[in-house]
Amino acid sequence: MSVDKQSTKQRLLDAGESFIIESGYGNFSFRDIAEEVGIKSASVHYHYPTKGDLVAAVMERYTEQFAQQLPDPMSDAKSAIELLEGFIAGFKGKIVDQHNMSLCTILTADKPLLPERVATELAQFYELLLNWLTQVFMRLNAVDEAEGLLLASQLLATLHGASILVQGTNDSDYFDRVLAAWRKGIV
Amino acid sequence: MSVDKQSTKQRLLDAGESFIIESGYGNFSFRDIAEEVGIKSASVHYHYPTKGDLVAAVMERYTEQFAQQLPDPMSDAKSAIELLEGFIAGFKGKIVDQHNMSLCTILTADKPLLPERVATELAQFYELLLNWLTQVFMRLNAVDEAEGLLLASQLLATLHGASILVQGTNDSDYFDRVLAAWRKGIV
DNA sequence: GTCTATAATTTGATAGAC
DNA sequence: GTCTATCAAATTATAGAC
Repeated sequence: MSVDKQSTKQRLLDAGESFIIESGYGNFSFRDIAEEVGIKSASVHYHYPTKGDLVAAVMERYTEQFAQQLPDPMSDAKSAIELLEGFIAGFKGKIVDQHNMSLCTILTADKPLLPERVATELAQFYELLLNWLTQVFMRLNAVDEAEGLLLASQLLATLHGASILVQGTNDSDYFDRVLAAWRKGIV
Repeated sequence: MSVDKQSTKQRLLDAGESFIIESGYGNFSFRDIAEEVGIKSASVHYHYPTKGDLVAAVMERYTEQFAQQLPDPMSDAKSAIELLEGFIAGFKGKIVDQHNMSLCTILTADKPLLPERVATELAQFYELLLNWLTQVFMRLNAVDEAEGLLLASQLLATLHGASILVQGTNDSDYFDRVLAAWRKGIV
């Protein structure tokens, strides 16, 4: 009934996610996190003993939230093309509107620094996205799974690559340019 | 006549480039660089007073070398399609064979940390690649510059995105999957 | 759960001898 | 050009009081 006050753990994960997106895995400290949340760094260690524990929890929550928010690819009221455009729009929101890169893009670039279990969670996140997109493409084009995976891989690469072009050139127009060219290929 | 011994500066740039690719901008130290080259960190500061100076020099050399190695897009003995496949093969060599991400992908992910002048050099590097690819696509498809830029943007995004999928999933097969789907669109 | 205090290490950078 | 020596600051992490 009452609006729950966010737990300290939730706020630590929020802060951690923001800092990773802005600075990568290796470029923020427990003090940065603590300051953002309004406690001391020793208290952060109480909730997440090591930095690896914190980032693993961030990635875990991110995957769960993403999975929950994806519609069923086969039985949704939306058409396959609407599902794809929804996925693309969600990505564009982060990249262009929020001027961010996605959490998984940043963590992938930092992969050699990641604790093993975070790298594993990252790979599982990509599998989740690719499975979902594969099913949507199978439905869209009535193709088999191998062909659906090709198309899924290309779209996911296109989106991640678009975010790199936007960030690297500092010109957000590249997002629509990249997707316009992609759309000509699939229509 | 004799083989020149590599200057200390050259070797510092080599080490810097390797460390950036492996660890990003913020996750290696002057001591790491010094150890790799076999001198002390104070001596690194003699050549490059600050870390920004070092990374700017790495990026500058990278852009120069890349520019020098690109064939003339219009008057080369190779066909447009051969030029594209050469470009793709060069990228694949880094990503798949050397199990690396490209220097510019990593620096783009770290962009909020970069000194202003490094971010500027990074943007110029992307412009260089996009200009070259645009000319090749104009030649390939006899399209105007705007259309050539669309195709150039898509290929560059596809390649960068493919490198992220390969690194993130730890499965290098994704490189060929992504490019197979891309080729179906342009042939 | 949060704090103060602190240990042990690493960082970017400088001064000055050779 | 390279070294030794050093600094001030920041880092991850822990111990123990409240």
